[in-house]
Order: sequence, then C-alpha cells, then structure tokens
Amino acid sequence: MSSDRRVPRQARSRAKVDRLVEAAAGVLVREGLSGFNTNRIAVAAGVGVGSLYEYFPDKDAILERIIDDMASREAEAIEELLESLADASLEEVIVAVVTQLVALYREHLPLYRALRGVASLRATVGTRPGEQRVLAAVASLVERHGDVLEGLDSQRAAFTLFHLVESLAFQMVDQVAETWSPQACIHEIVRAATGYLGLARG
Amino acid sequence: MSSDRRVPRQARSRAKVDRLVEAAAGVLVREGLSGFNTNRIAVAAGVGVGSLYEYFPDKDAILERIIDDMASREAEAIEELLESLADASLEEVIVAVVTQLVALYREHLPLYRALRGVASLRATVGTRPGEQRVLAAVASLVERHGDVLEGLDSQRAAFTLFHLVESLAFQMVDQVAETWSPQACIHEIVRAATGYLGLARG
DNA sequence: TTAAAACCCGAGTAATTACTCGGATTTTGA
DNA sequence: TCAAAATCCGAGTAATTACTCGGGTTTTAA
Repeated sequence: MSSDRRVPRQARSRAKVDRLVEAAAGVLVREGLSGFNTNRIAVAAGVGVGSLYEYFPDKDAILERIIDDMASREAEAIEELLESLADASLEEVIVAVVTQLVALYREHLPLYRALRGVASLRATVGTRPGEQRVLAAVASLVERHGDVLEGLDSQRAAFTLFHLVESLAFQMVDQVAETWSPQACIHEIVRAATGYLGLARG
Repeated sequence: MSSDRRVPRQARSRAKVDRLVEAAAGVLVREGLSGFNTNRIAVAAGVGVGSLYEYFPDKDAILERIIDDMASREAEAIEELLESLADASLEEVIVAVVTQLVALYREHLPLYRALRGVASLRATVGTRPGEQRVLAAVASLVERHGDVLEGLDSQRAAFTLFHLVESLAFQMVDQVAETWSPQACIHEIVRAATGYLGLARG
C-alpha cells in the first residue's frame, strides 16, 4: 500500500519533491502520457533520477500524486464554497459552484485535459477520498434543502448532481469554451442542475 | 493523414484485419494500455507481427480504429433510434435513448472503461464524425419539438443534452450499477434530461 | 567535533518493444 | 498455365526507458 521510500525530512528535500511533482505535471502536459518518463521528469525538475527514486517507489507513484493533488485541490475548493454558502439558497449555491468549477477548468485546462484521460484509466476511479467527501457534502446540501425538493434520495441525488455538473463543466470548457461565453456555459449547466432538482420556474 | 499501408482486397486478409482489431480490443481490456503492444496483439490474433504492419501504419492506428469502430457503432445505434421514433414525444425519445445507452454500456462495460480514458487522451476528442452526426440529429430533434421548448438554441441544447446523457449514463453504469437498479439509473438520467429541457411536471 | 543520518546523483543495466526486411506462399486474371 | 499481385511471416534491430547502485556531499544532534 504505502510507499517504501524515504520520507523527506529536511526543507531542502521537501522542496525538491515539490519541484519534482510540478515538473512532472509539466512534462505530462507538454509531452503527453507517452512522453512521461522518469528521466525526462528528473531533467525538467533539475534533479538526478536517483533523487526521484529516493522519494517515489516508481513512475506510477508520481502520476498518482499529481492526480491526488489536483483532485484534493478541487475537492477543497468545492467544500469551502459549500461551507461559506451554508445559508444561501440552493440556486445560489449551484450558480457559485458551477462558476467556480468552470473557472478552475479554464485556468488549468491543459492539465485537466491530460489528467482526465489518465485518471479514468486508473483502477481507483471513483474511490478517491476527495470525491467521497464532496459527495457527502453535496448529499448534506440536498438534505438541508429537503423542503424545496420532493422525494429525492440524497445519496442518489448527490451522485447525479455532482457528476452532472462536473462532466458538463469539463466538456464545455474543453470543447466549446472558444465558441460559447463563460456565461453561456454556466447558464447551461445551471439550467441542467436546477432542472434535475425540479427548481426550474415556468 | 491516410494510412500508407496496403488495403486488404481478398476475403482472407479482410478477415485477418477484423480478427486483428477484435484481438487488439481484447488485449486492451485484459492488459490495459501499458500491455497494449503489437507483438501481443499479433499473438492474440494468431497472426504474424509483419501482417499487422501490412495493414496498419503503426500501433496507434489500431487504437484509433478500435475507438472509431466503437464510436460509430454507438452513433449508429442512437441515430437509428432517433429515426424510428421520429413521431414520438420528446419524453419517449429521451427514455428510449437513455435506456439504450445504459444497456449498451452495461453490455460492453470493460471495453468502454478502457476506451473512455484512452479516447479522451487523443487529440481528436470531440471531432469524431460519429459524434458530429449525433449532435446534428439531436439538434434537429430539439428543433422539431420547438413548440414544447422555449427559447432554446438548438445547437447549444444538443451539446448540453448529449453530453449530459452520455456522461451520466457512463458514470452510473461504471460506478453505481451494482448498487442501483438499471431502472434507477435510467430514471435519474431521464429526470436530468427532461429537467434541463423544462419538460418536468409539477 | 564527529559519527550517523539524510540527501544527492547519473552512468549503467536489463528489459521491453515498435517496426523492418527478405523471402516464402497463395490468389488472381489474362 | 503462369507471371504478377497480394498475402503472410517472425527473427532480428535499434531505440527507449524504468530503475539500481555505489559513492559522494550536506545536515543533524550528541
């Protein structure tokens, strides 16, 4: 399960590991998965290959680390937003989350493009702790607004709502963000989410 | 652009190419992308490596072929369904398409799992002719039901609707089909789709 | 001060693998 | 019938690359 490699204790080595992860992400973006090799990563990070293997048991561990970092950053952003909007209406929360997600994807589009494919290739799809936590937060959001919602199982609704928003946000940023305005993207996704929940007005 | 390799003319070689593609898909499913190598594919197909390279310029071309085959099969299935339901109500069409898609993913889940990741890694995402045709068909569907729909741009709605349905269908089959019944999956997706379109009843 | 611990390194190795090539076999069409 | 075209093949090659290892440098703490 856990890495059998050295844990960086000194500031020097901790910084090096960070550089390594960042450089690796850059390599993945620039060279693609087929160009993602440890020698290149080491060079890009200005580090010897040996050092890389001091801290990562194998190539895959670096990839895993990149994915985990991104996933937990995204999860944290959403969780924070949900917390800070604990008293807002459901519509407001949805608009805020969608806006945030679209902005996030736009900002880091190349990396997300690369990671989407890579991540869905792994065995651990859907079992990342970050995703589980977000799902739980969304479920509690749904429960808290149970009065406006009718007969929705909060677990199910959370799954549907989360994947609905996330998938659409990525697809739009990835494929039509050049054509559609960000507002248009957000509007479409919000319409889908509120529509699913039955919040839409005539 | 186009392959500079031999085009199979005799029945023998056409059958061989088919066996090759099928075997390659099997290798991808069983061994993953990292085990997807031409030598193994050739053995699995009961064919010499040399023969493989008679008909495919490189390894990537086989992968491309597998993806294209799957994508066009899916596109054709949807197009046929849309045609055969030209006179049905919008709800009926949506239920039918969602049902079909969920069934399709369930039937070939391992291959779809493998291909989703691989496909989204390619440069040609979103530009497959099959997808373009489906998008056009959905747009025309939306236009035909313009009376029930209000102020929806058919191009935009087609994109949103299509990706909404396809992403949710895959995610559900992939992650919760063991937990939820197929009916539950279909219900959730249909609710999202009709909700987006504003067809939901009070 | 100094030994131990932490850190750094990159040439080298062993394994993998995409793809070629030259020649054998089969099919076709005149 | 027979030459040209199509097909088949798999040992071999050149390139790539994950990872090790032995030895060096820096930091820590007693």
